Amino acid sequence: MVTSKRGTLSREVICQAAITLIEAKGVNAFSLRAVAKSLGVDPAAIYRHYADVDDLMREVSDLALAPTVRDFRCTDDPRADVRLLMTRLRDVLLVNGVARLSALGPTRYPNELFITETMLDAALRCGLADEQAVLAYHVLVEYTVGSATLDAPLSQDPHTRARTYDIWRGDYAELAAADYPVIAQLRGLLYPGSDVVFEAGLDALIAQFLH
Amino acid sequence: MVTSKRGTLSREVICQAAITLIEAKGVNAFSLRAVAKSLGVDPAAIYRHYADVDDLMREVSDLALAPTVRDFRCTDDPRADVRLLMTRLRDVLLVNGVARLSALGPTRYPNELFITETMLDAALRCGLADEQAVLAYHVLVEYTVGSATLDAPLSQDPHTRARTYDIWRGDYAELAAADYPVIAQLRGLLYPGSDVVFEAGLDALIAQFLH
DNA sequence: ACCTGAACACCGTTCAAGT
DNA sequence: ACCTGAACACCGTTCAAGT
Repeated sequence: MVTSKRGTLSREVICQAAITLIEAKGVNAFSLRAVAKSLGVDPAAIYRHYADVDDLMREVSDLALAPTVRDFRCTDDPRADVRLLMTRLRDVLLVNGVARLSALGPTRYPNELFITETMLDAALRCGLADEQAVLAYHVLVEYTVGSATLDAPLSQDPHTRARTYDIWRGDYAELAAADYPVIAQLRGLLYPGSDVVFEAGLDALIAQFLH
Repeated sequence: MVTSKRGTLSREVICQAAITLIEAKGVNAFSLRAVAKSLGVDPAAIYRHYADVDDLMREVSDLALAPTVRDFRCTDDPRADVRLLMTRLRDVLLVNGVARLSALGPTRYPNELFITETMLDAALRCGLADEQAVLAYHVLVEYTVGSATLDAPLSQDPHTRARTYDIWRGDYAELAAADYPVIAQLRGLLYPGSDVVFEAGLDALIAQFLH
């Protein structure tokens, strides 16, 4: 006989099940029904704790940022702090494709708030005026999250990823050089790798915004 | 009696129906079944012309770029060319939220190829070496498309959009200033508007990469 | 060759019913 | 108060059947 399941559910239990599911099967395995199933619970039960699936996703996406935030300590070099924090943020968004969940706007949960506070503080420590600090913060986060969102669908496995770039580079070989002369000239150099591209842009933005 | 529908379908007809659907009801109304329905055709019929829904989306997303490409002419100022092209690309991705379709990797359709060719050419005209031209191209496109992807879910209506920022700014008012002192200090300045943020980052990247 | 129709395995969400 | 079960309106995709 099955005992009652009243009280077995909570936001914390649901979120943890979602994180476990994503870590095991990737972000595409995430759905409200899949989370309920992994808990052995009816899908409708989730609605006692979250308004809808977006509401759940927002909290899960913040929890997924924990590895970025845990153990992060500022140094006396604010530019290095920004660089490390944005690099780590990108990394964690790429793991299991979590970036897909972060396209819902700000969550206002603790890990996001820590990043915001740290970024704004670092910008001020660089000597920026308030308006400039805010602008630098927005641009850097937009660049980092946006870049991760585009890269997340790619395989995390380095070998598979390199093959993807090979294929994309190869696509250009089929074009008529007369139609696209510059692509034809440069196609061997395209897709140097998304890490290289991301860091080039990040360093450029830091150089430009943080003096 | 219904006449046979053999031959009524083609990639062009299907894509045009998809574009019309998206322009009428927004990108969230797009689905393979919705496109089929708007054509008065069985969903399975689409599979004679496209491998799957992603295959269809890739071609639709390139067609949606047409307004950016049509009538675009390079000038003798390559930096201005890059700035205008990226600004227009962002605009067209934000219209009807088309950016959501562009997160599937490169399409290799004509409008995308035009943008790639134009960007690489402009980078070379700035006097960049081949490797640097490729890097500048990747960073600028990643920033522009990434930024649009994050902004696309926001309402296009300026008033609704401003209200959204008001709400997001207001969220910070509920935080304890002791926990987040810098946010508390700067919260009135946050969310200056995504156009302002985007252009600040774009100009920074142009300044840094295109000398 | 091209389209239809039915079927399958999924979604998010609502609402009346149980305990 | 909390969870279940059934239902609704969607998805993408496959496959046998019609013409």
